[in-house]
Amino acid sequence: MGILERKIRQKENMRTNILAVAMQLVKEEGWQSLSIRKIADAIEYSVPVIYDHFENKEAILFELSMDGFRLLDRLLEKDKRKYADPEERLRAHAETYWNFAFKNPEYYQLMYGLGMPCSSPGKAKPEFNSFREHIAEAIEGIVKDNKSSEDETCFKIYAFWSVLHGLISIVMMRCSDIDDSQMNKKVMDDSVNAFIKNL
Amino acid sequence: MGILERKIRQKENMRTNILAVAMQLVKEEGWQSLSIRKIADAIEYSVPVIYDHFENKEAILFELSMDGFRLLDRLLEKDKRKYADPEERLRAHAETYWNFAFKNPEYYQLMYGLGMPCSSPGKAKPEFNSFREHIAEAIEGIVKDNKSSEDETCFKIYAFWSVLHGLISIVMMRCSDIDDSQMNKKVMDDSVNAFIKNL
DNA sequence: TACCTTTGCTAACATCGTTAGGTAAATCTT
DNA sequence: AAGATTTACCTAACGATGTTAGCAAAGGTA
Repeated sequence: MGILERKIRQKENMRTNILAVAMQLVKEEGWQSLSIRKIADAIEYSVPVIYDHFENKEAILFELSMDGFRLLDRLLEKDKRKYADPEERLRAHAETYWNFAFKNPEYYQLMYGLGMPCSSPGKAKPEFNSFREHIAEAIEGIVKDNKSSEDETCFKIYAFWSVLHGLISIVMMRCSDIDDSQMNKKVMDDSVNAFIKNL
Repeated sequence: MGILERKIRQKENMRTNILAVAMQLVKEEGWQSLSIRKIADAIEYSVPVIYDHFENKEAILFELSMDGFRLLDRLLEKDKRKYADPEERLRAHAETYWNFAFKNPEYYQLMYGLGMPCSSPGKAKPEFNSFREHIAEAIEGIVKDNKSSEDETCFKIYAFWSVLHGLISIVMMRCSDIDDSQMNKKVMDDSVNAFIKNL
């Protein structure tokens, strides 16, 4: 009988609905004002129902951050299929990362704890922060003919990631006084160019 | 009569005491668990007294972040007096910035909104985020003989800041899998070297 | 002594995350 | 179909949060 299946389906529906509604609220009002009660209102159920599907609020944020990592990963995989040349691919990854951050600032903030009580850092990483692995692959592809040591290569990977993340953070948190997004992107392009030239 | 002076002095004392106690609590238990009531307990006054000295909690955090900026600024000024050569000075600034971040992670987190509801971003900047100006001076000193445009120089400044801030953020939020602090510092040194070579 | 300003407190409000405990409906068992 | 049981869901509370209204006492002024 399909009753059990229906129930499982309903339960899953509720779960994804909670996540969707939470994300919706976040996009409308920001992370700071997301509350369990608002989610409950939005899904038209009472508060405790949410705790049947998630252990606590942090678990919801965690799941949403995973969604963010998954989305980013999908985009990076697309780059990988599109660009065989490691240098082109690395440039594409940088562009993708940058665009992801500014098209989905809520995700980016949650994933890397920008301006909010961090939810994920130190937990979601190993399995889901695939950005490092993606750029690692590209960078290794570029330097494989050099005599660079393993350590040096590892350093380069973090250096590359750092420029991107640092610049995104500074811009996103309005620590920069450049408010022209074209300009900001040029800073990134410049840095990426300099970085690649120096590999 | 000195009564008024004494009162002003007492009022100021209370204010600085609140800030000191708040910072103390933060160092002991982290930003997340700082509350007005805990501050009130610690200064042995009732809660509303705090609101005689600060408009709200954010104002306290803001003031503390200013302390952070001031402390960092003092250290950078010391570099400036110590190193006349712009390249040496830039290296010193990088080292100072890095050390400041990891010796005072609470300040750094507050100043740049790492893993907490941001307090300052977009407000304290113009007057107090002097780091950009300090490295700007050093970088301009290095490139002044070149034919670099003003825009290019500006880009370099943000690029430099970005590597530092990005790497610090990644390490501080445990997004990196390098947990050897010597190693992390080497990544920074590498990046700084590459950056300077490319100026 | 009568008045007023300052100083500090108690007690409350609204909101938050979280949970205990109950009710009614849906399902399973016989 | 009727009774037993599990499930789905809700109301109401607990404790903690930031914040504020309103009062009492203390101290200076007239």
